[in-house]
Order: sequence, then C-alpha cells, then structure tokens
Amino acid sequence: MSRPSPYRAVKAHVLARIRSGEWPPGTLVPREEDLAETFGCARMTVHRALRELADEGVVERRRRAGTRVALPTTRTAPVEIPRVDREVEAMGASYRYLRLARATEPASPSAAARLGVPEGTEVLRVECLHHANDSPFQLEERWISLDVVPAAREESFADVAPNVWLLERLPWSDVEHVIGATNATRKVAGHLGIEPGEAVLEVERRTWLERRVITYVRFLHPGRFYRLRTAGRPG
Amino acid sequence: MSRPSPYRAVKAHVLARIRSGEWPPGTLVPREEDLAETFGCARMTVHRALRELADEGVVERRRRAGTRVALPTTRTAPVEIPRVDREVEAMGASYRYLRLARATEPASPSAAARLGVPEGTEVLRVECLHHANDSPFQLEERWISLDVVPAAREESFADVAPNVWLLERLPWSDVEHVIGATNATRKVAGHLGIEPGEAVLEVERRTWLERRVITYVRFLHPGRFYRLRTAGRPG
DNA sequence: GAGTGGTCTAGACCACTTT
DNA sequence: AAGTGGTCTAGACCACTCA
Repeated sequence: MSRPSPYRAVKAHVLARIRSGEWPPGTLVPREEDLAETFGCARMTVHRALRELADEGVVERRRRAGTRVALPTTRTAPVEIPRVDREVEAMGASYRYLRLARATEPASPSAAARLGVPEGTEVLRVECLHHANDSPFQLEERWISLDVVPAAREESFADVAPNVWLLERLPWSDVEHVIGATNATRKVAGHLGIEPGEAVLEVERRTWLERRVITYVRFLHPGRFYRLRTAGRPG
Repeated sequence: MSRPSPYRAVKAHVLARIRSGEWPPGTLVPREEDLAETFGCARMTVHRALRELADEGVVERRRRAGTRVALPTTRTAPVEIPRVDREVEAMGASYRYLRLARATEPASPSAAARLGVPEGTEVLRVECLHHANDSPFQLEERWISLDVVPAAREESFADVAPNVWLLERLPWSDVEHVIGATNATRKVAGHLGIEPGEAVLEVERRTWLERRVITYVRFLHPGRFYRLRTAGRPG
C-alpha cells in the first residue's frame, strides 16, 4: 500500500464502516466539521471525500439534514460497451473489417423515426461485418444523417469502419443504448456463420450532436460467443 | 437558467469548445492558472472543473504534460441494470413475485466455481419468477453462499425476493455483470410463456463482500419484450 | 531543473432545508 | 432562526514527468 492522502483516508474510513455493517443504510454520517476534527484536516478535505462518495451513490447528502448512508437498492452498476476492434485486439485476435453494402437512400419510416428526420430524407446506409481471427464477430447495420455529416457522402467506407471514421471527425454530446436478444434470421445467420434461429445479442445505439442524431446503428453478435462484461464497485 | 457557479462555468466553457469541434481530440487545454485568470477565479476552482471532466473521461490530464481533450473512442457509456420490481412498477404495471424452488444442496462444480467455494460445499439455491401484470417478466436462478450469509438458511423466500432480502441485510463491495443472449430451453420457455428456442436475454451477476462472493444469480428475460436501456453523455 | 497537475489549508460567505 | 452542506479564496507545498 502507498500512503493515502487525507481525503482518501476519509473516504476509506467511511467506506470501511459501511462495508463492515457498522453503519447500515440510513445511518447518519458525522458532520464535515466533526470528521475534519477527527482526522485533523480542513473541512474542504472532508468535503471532497464525502462529495465523491455522494457522486458514487454511496451516501446521500442534504443541507441541514446531513449525510446518510444510502440504501444499496438505489445503486446500479455501470456496464461498459466497448469498441469492437479494440475488444478483438485485446483478446489477442486479429481484427478484420468488411463492408457489405453502402447506399444513399430515402429514409424508411423506422429509419427516419430513429434519426429524427422527415420520412424520405436522403440518408446513408452502411452494412458491414467485423471479424475476429477471420470468424464473424459483429454484424453492423448503420444509418448516417447526411444533414449532420455531409462529408459522409464522399466516403466509400470500403476500408474504414464507419465508427472509426465518424469518431475521428465528429464530437458527440449524447448517446443511447438499447440491449436485447433476438433470433437470427436466415440472412443474419448467413453473415454470422450460425444457424437461423440461434439467439443473437442486439445492441442499438443512437448518437447525438446537440439535439441532432448523427447516426443510428444496430449491432448483432452471435449469442453463443459474445458477452458484454463489466465489473463495478459501490465506491 | 440559473446562474452557474464558477466551476460549472469553466466546465461548460471547456465542454462547449469540445462539442463545437473547436477543440478536437488531442487539443491542449489551457493551463489551470491561465483559465483561472481568464475566469477571474482561484486555481482550485478551475482544478475542480477539470478534475471532474477528467473523471468523466472528457479530458486526460498528466502532470507536466498538461490537459488534453480525450479521444472520444476511449469513452464508454454506462448502462444501468435496474432492479426488476422497481422497473415493473415504473412501467405502471403491477409486480408479483413467485418462488419456484428453494433447496440447500452441495455446490455443483459450476456453482462452486462461481461462488468461489470448494466443490460440494453446502449452498442455497433459489429459483423464482417475477411477473409484470401477471405475465412472466424475469426468471431467476440464484445461489447464495451460506458461509457468507448464514441467516439465509432460516429464510424461506416464499414471500420476499432474494435480492430484496439480501440488500436489506448486507452491504456489498463489488459486482460483476455478464450480458448475453441464449435460446430458451423447454423448461425456460415454459416458465416465461414463450416458445422453446426463442431468444432470451441472459444477465449473470456476481456480488462480493470483501473478496467473498455473496451470491451468484442468473436472470433470463423474454427477448421479444425486454430491453436494457440507457442514455449517457460524454460529460 | 522546470513546469504541470494534485492536494491541502484556514478561513469566508452563500444556499438550502428543517425547526 | 439555525444548522448543514456547497462553493470559493489566495495562498502553499508536493509529486510527477518531461526535457
């Protein structure tokens, strides 16, 4: 262990009491001023420790009412949705990208709804496949709003994956994910090298730049092989 | 809008530059001291703003090297895994819990591995079903380590869901989730009221208390109806 | 060695909520 | 009205990392 800085010491102290069960949910944590005196440090130092614990959902703070240990039921764990190419490489496998289709076309009702544009607006649709060690790992179907990203009209996406291309050019302000499970259609099964009807993990993502949808994308993964993983702590 | 506090103003200023594209990834953000002068505030105030942006993954900071706009590719979005009963109620549906089975039994090899106990150790297995408006919403199979939670031996779980019971009694220090898709077996399909072979969303969760696994649980949701959802921002 | 961020202090005043 | 957290200041010194 290294010497913990004072604010870390305060955090650790409070967390240890909570985890040991000594301070069950609802317990009133000592006032900042008292903790500062206990630890022989400034109130700002204690404040930072408690503020971070509050940000992490470990405690709840209200002026006048003080700081209380939060009910663990209100806490949720973050799940990370990784970028496929990096994930493949992290597994020590070789990554390969293959474009299946690219077309500018009038937005279908569902695509228009998801991109937030009028039906029939010209949008770019790209379909591609990501491989790990030459076996299909992710099937991607993507719509890009040409209003927001006009430069995409000139890009073939034959060699560069759309997510890489987009991320290098555009910042984003909001993102939404929807995760579900579905049965592989014959077409999907053919691309992923599985049997029709096999379960596939479906991740849909919409990305915004200041209220306008940049892109809507649907990823399909073979359910037998692919998992989303995460680890988290309450604090 | 209300008057933002100075540190929020600094955060907003930096975020706006990044989102507008004026500061693309890799751009060097002004030094704390310079920003403090620009905003006419103390360096600590700027520091807090930049520290929060760094915690959120928007910028990367290194001593001597300064603060740089992070590559958006390194950012990930959090997904919240909600508690089922609350989720059902949030949809305006009525929630119902049904215990299917409860038994203390020697840990099978796979259960032992997941709980981190020797094979054959006595563990508690609970199987139950969660309903929304009387239709099955989630099938749950759970193993509880009796070494860590001896009190569970006396609880029937006939009326109280294990997660609620556990959360009211025990704090936790770590959690891991694995999300995948699988095909419903005949038994699973029967419980969930779907056809065998239909895609189901599978969420596995392990919860630790200081290096010891409290419980391992596997949730199965009908893929046709259930989705995990999230929304996030880069900062 | 020099320049950046990381942390801390010992105050101060403000904002909010409960009494 | 009083008590709590929320924020800020104007310094200070330390830790790390690059040149």
